[in-house]
Amino acid sequence: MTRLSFREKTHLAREAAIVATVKRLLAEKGFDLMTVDEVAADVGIAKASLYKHFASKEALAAAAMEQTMDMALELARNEAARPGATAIERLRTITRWALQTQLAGEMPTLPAENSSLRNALLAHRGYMDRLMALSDQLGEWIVQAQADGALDTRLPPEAVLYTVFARACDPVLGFLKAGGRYSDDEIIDWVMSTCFNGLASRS
Amino acid sequence: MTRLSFREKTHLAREAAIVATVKRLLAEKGFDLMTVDEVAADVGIAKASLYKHFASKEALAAAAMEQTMDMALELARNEAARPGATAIERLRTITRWALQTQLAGEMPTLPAENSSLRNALLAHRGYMDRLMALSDQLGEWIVQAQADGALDTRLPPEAVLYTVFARACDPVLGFLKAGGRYSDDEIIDWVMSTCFNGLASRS
DNA sequence: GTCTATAAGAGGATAGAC
DNA sequence: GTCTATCCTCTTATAGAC
Repeated sequence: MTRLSFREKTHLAREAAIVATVKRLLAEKGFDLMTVDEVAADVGIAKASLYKHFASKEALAAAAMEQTMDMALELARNEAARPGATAIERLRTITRWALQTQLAGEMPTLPAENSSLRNALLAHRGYMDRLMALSDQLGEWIVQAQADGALDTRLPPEAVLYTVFARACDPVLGFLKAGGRYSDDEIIDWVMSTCFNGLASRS
Repeated sequence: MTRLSFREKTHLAREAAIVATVKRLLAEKGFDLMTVDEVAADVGIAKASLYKHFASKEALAAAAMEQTMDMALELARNEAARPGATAIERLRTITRWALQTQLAGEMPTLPAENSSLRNALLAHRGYMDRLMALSDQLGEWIVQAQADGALDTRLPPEAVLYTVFARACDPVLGFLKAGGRYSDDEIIDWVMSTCFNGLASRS
């Protein structure tokens, strides 16, 4: 552990504050509707100062996405090390975490195809590397869960992987929360159920 | 049927061409990334002329969404009139149509919470009325399908409704299509399966 | 109703002093 | 590294001639 000077510590603290704000704003309004002015105002610094830390709006978003990926990767490593858990249980744990994070307003954004952020992120090595690493880990569990007979073997692993990723930005959570009649736990249980068990009854 | 003058017919034809372009562009890039210049250029008229037909970019998008809603409503009416079909079969038919439409690049847009289009549409009576009508019809089928024991009765009908709507803008379709290894029919079958049967195997 | 030209404003990014 | 002030581009929308 390198010792940091006071200057370095405040620098890192400021960057952490910026990233935290960006994550929240991305979750709230998405990349296109989030403005750099807004980020600067929220953090409480001038816009020009913001640009000393991050080269562009895209870099700002990429930092937020990288941090979220790091959280997912850490959770995945913990799951992988947890003894006695089955592959589908590990998949369910990660999925539930993603739903909780989104419902808490801390899941940066939608990886939708037509998102301008998506194109920006494709150029960011740090984000892409993390995405690949997470995909590899989830892919392993998916194949294992299919071998265990726990996941539908007629689905290509790719389809399962994309479905899990897509649930992290599923608008259903927001719709149900907007109604205001249900608790977060209920909402998450229902979406987990539709994801893994489907809408149709299991008789 | 009122007879239309030549002038009126060309007027309507032009508006139809505009709406068709808007639907395609909304599907391609979303509301924020679609520009009015682009729409005008694609239709082949000047932007000022476009504004003689539609008062704003929001009105443009609303017209596209209304037309899509009309298509869904017509399909729903046909389904309701189809004898011998069960409620869950009707739900599956509508869902499959939505997936096909999205995969064909003709599903205007994402009703995501943080979409700026969403806020714009809330003010458009024509769109909201159609949305309500469609929701009512689907809601009836959902309640019936639960009574039939075909849909999971532990899910509130609302959750099922939102899930069906959300599938119409599910990024999974685009992800799988981008891979290029699967046919549209395969992709739709898999997403239909994950939607109604879930990821877990049914033993 | 169609066009050209332009207003009006938002928002990303930077210059230059401190 | 932080600030104020400004630049510049893109985009929505409109003015005004025909």
